[in-house]
Amino acid sequence: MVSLDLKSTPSDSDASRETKQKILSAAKNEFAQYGFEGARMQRLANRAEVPKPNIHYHFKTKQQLYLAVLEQIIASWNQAFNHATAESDPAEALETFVREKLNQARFDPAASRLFANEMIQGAPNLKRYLSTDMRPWVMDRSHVILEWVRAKKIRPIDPERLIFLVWSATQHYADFQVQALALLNRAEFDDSVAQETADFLVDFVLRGCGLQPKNPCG
Amino acid sequence: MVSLDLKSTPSDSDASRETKQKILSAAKNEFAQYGFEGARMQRLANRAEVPKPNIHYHFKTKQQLYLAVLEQIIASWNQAFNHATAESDPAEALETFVREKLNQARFDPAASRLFANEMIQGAPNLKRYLSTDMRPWVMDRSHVILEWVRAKKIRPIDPERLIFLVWSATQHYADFQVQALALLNRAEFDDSVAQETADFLVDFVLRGCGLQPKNPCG
DNA sequence: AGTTTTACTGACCATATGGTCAGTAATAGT
DNA sequence: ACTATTACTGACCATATGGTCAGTAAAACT
Repeated sequence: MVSLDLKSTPSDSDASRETKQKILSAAKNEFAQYGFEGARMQRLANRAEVPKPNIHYHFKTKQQLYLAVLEQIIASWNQAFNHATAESDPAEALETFVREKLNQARFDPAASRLFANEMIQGAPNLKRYLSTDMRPWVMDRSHVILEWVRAKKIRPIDPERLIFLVWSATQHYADFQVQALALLNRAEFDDSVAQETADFLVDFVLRGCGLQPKNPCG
Repeated sequence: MVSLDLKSTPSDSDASRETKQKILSAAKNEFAQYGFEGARMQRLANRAEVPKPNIHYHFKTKQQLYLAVLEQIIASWNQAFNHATAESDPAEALETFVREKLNQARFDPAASRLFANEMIQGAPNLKRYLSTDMRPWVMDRSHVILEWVRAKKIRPIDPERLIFLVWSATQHYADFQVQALALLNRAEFDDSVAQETADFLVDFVLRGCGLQPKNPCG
């Protein structure tokens, strides 16, 4: 197995990094389900299948572990939503964004839920991130949308609210998966549910932006 | 002759009921912010400004208190969203629903957040409610929307997904108030933010349903 | 090989937690 | 006024909690 040296702390061995990752993954799920205060180190250790002190060997405190998880989530999101440019076709770009975001919600709901928990508590650990990282990202995306408006590619629309709407509608499927499935009367978030959801949202968003959906179908 | 009996337990005095309500209100906020496991009885007691044992006098356990809070929230929601009928004007009815829901999110965000927390944990206490109370409500609302479709008042649309979209988009403003304000670059959820949000959402939803918004204002 | 550093662990600790209990204050009933 | 019931509370308890520590196992280095 080749080591790619993705880590900032090069002192870790492969084995150590594996354990660390197991802990981070278990932590993501534990924190996502119970929030920071509700999370239990012992339960987390059980999930990770390591003795509790081993966690404290790799991460000094609960708080530090929590921050490490948050950091990892944000890093992965930062890469995922930066495709569209002012030259892109709005319909296509919006569709990509909706489907991408929905996939995130579907395949990593824990990340989304952890984020939600942090927000509900007033973002005590993310306040800085919201203004230093996320806000610029939103401004950048907003700029693209505004260019579309200026070029008359879409109707005049508040870009930040559009982003926020798509964000909320997609994220909701991760955070409220139980509710979604109960109300849609489905057993699980499988391919068909995912695709119907994506199609519906894409269609709805495009219409909201005054664009004709590709498949009028009716 | 029987006098009005609004209470389920008639044995409570006025003073007792007042204390009970103070506790319930504090509990709603505590549970909303920290979730069931993260909530602390002592912190909750401080919020309610009563000694901790007094809580246990009125509510036997943390779990029972939590359920009492949930019950109260659901009861208040059950009354709030049942206005529209098949004969209503869709545009008007949808607008009312969006604005009503947004007001709930704005003036009682704790209720919304508590609900979100419960969902994120997999709705351990609400699974029954989701199928016994909420599902029928959704079906009833869906029926109204389907009648609109049949009468060609709105374009063909999946009613459950429409409900879910409005639900998520509005609820998000309660659950993610910090994020919303950070991204919109506003200091607080005041009248102007609320109205702009409502206007945007109403407009967007109506377009999504293929209806012309009242104020094109372009 | 031996030695040093890193990775891990069972046993333990101080404190915080949900909850109890014996007793007091307040109200209601007579 | 006396009694009974309800409302409340300071002190306390068993247990769970985040975290430590002394020691062991396993690599890494020489």
